[in-house]
Amino acid sequence: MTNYPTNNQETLSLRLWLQLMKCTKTIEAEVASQFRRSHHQSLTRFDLLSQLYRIGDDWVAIGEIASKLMASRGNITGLLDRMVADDLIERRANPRDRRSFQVRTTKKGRVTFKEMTNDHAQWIEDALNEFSQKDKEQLIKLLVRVRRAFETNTLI
Amino acid sequence: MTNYPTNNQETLSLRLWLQLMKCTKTIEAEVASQFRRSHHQSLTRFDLLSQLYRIGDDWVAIGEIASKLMASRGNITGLLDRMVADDLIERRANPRDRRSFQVRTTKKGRVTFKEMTNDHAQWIEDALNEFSQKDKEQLIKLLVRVRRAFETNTLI
DNA sequence: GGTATTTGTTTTATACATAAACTATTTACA
DNA sequence: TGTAAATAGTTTATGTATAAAACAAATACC
Repeated sequence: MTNYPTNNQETLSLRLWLQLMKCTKTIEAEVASQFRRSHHQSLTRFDLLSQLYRIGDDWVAIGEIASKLMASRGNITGLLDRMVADDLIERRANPRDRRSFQVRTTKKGRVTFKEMTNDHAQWIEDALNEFSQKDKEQLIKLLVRVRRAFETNTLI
Repeated sequence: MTNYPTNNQETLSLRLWLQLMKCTKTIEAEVASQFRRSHHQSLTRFDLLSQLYRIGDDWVAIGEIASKLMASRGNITGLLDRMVADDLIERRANPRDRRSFQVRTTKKGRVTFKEMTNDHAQWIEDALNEFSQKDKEQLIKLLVRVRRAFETNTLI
């Protein structure tokens, strides 16, 4: 986690970015550790299952998953291999394109995902219940703006 | 990146957390990619150099670095090995405790860090300059509150 | 129809992360 | 003082990430 020295030269923008990262990493570390403890699964695997659920548990191409998770194809290959070995994911050749493969969740994958989802939602709810609806809404609005500002700014 | 399905059951807290993560990952991916391109260094290495700078470029024990970076000791061992090989870091036995080793930045490490720091600050400044001081201050305040809420809540 | 290009995936090499087992030393204390 | 416990760091096994090269199949185009 970046913990860049706080000195007088440090701009407000930089402080904002450092706090953003610090905040996310703190929560992420907690959630990841809970997933490891309670389900022996990583946050990455949860993300992958979330994407498949979002798609509707239909067959999906590897490349589509990679772009949705903003990860490289090579990375996804290895991740899927391990999840297939754990019977969370099943895999087949694309019947229409012999270059391509497809995956979807198994029954065990769906059950695991559902359990992880419930726990996850509960942890977050418990931790953030002290915030008013207004605060949360405002924070969400600001975060979306920050992200958009960054996306448009850096993709020139 | 978690991209959990947006449906009606999704609480405001959960949406907040997902936006937080999405926002951080977007910026982080951009910064990491810039560091790779411009300096052939990772974000992790930048974090480590930041910690050493903060300490004042004095000799520091490995364990102290691990705890400051919130990383495992084993992880830091490997990271330092590679940075020593690249002449960014130097290493010596602790003269007072024969179990212990110490590291500090080399001249090359200090120069590299300074360059990375300047670029980093500039990227963030450019991306976030559209925000008013008031917005930034408010966002920082909320982020600190969220992090504290999470820390106290989950460490029970 | 045959060649060139694009597309989808895997492989390879490397970096970074954890947990758990291990070695060597220091410290606590009976 | 001698031994048990704690501490510092490394090693090992494994998971997750990237970029770049390799490969096979599909598609474009002459």
